[in-house]
Amino acid sequence: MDNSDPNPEKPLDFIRQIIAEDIKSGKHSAPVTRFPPEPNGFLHIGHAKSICLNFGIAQENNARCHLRFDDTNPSKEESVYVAAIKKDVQWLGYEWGDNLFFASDYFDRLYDYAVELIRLGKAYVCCLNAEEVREYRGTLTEPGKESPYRNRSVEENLALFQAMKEGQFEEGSHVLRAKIDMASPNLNMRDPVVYRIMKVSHHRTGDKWCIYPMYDYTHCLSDAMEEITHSLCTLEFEDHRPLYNWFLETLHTPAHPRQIEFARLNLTYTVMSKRKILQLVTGGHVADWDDPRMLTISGLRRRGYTPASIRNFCSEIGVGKKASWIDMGVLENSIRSDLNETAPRVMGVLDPLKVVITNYPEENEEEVEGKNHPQKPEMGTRFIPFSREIYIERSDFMEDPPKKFFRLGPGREVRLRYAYFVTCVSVIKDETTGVVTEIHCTYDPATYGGNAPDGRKVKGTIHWVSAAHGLNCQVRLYDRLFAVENPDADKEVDFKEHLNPDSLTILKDCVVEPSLAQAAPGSSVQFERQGYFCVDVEDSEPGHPVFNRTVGLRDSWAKKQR
RNA sequence: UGGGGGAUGGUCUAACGGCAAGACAGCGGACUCUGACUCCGCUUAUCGGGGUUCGAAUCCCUGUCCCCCAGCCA
Repeated sequence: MDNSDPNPEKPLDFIRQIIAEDIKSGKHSAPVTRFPPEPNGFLHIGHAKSICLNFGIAQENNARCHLRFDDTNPSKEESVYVAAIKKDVQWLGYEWGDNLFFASDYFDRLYDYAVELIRLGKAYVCCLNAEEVREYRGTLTEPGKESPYRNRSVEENLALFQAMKEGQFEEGSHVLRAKIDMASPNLNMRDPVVYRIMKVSHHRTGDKWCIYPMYDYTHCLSDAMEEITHSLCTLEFEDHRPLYNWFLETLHTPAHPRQIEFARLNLTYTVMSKRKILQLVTGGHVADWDDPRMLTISGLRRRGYTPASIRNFCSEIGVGKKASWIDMGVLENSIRSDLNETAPRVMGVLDPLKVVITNYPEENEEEVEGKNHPQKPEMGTRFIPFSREIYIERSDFMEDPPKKFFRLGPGREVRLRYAYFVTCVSVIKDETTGVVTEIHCTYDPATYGGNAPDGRKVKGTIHWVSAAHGLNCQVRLYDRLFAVENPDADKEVDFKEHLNPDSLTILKDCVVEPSLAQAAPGSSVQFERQGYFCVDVEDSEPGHPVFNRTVGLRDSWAKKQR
């Protein structure tokens, strides 16, 4: 991929400033970052922000960024997620090279460090159960109480910890805790749990272990072992930083990475927590993790978003410390501007209305030449079949149009894009329902190609597809998954209550230019005057593409109508 | 109510003691064989109160509001 900063003029965010200072001062010769997902679900747009930050910093500095799976809780983690996450990071355009790690790779060393902690008198095996631990922890305003097991001897702790490891105890009966300060105003420092017993198979270590280290303990040590310089995480870990530092200082690790926190991404009209996304999948509210309505990386990919558009979006929104809400429109804008540059233009009719050109010879057919991109002649042209019967968009005809309607209506003349001027001469309706079923037009043969030799102008140009040559296909229109800006806002109402019932519209009778029969799965086109669509990778068959609408074109006419 | 953070137009980000800037959205216009794109113009902001200073979004004091934390999740 293109390694250059997409926005060289953009001022440095506060994290990049810190890194630049650390390089300038000689503290580090180069930054080393890491992206540390837990393999318990698919990556989403919020992760993309972190990926672009961590891998972006590495790229800009010709340095490395590690991909590290934070797999310390086997009850939630699966290999299938590891594979999906790797695919998504790569698809976004980033490479970790040799720097692929798993926290589970460190289980032995982590165990040794825990033994060290015990020897230092800084950790103890606690026999309080989970509920008791909670009670002893105190509250936000009251200090906690020390565990009765807090002052066991080093020898006893060593023996007990080994017995934990050997599986001699039941889940929940014992934990290893750091001995810090039960009166600390920071709850994370009130003797946090370091190891817990879990008799669960791990997706990589199998049944080797029945005790697993906690995040706070694992993360800082993993960072240190990998010699990460800047450990970037989201704001909710600010309170954990003292603990992060405590472990590193207490254990005298060879490196002491600096944790820096930034604001996580919030987007309107969606939910961002993995827990909730999982509910949408398991509850059948969406087809799967890669449902095009989902803001997972895989969903965005299937929807037709490009890696560049996501990277640009992440660059656009910046990195700061204030909890912010980005409007969904910003994301949509980023894919529109990318596809505007690259997507070939074609004509496709989503809601067909038949037009018979009565003065066009029945046996005739011909081809007209269309540009694949109006501003990029290098993208070439194509020939589009034209004949006596065509389809136009139903919304491009009105029997009784308002003043500013530039499209087809009785007696009105419009241009069929790249073809001819046509004038509506009559309207055929279903006698019982009154619905327009067909319209009859005449064409002006002199306007072949779309220009009138007499210089007369038409206000409207509409798209069309020859009825005899068009390719029938399915098109799926996607709208926002939620009907409200913040589905999480109301604590009393489940977020799923706010699902948008019209988030998916399947159109089965669409007809598109025959050239699209060969469109490659995953490729994007612009249906002129409609929007950007991609060929679905799952449901398309050779010769029978299925299109997903990535995003509509801006539509100032529709806006005016409201 | 303890601790940790944060407050700049509708939204996001910049300005690091010296003309409050950019993007998105919105509004108006130009152009147009896409009511697209592009271009031009416009509206809208430093949380409040004090202080330091020739000069404050920036430094100090004070108040207010918002977010996070009481998993053997990450």
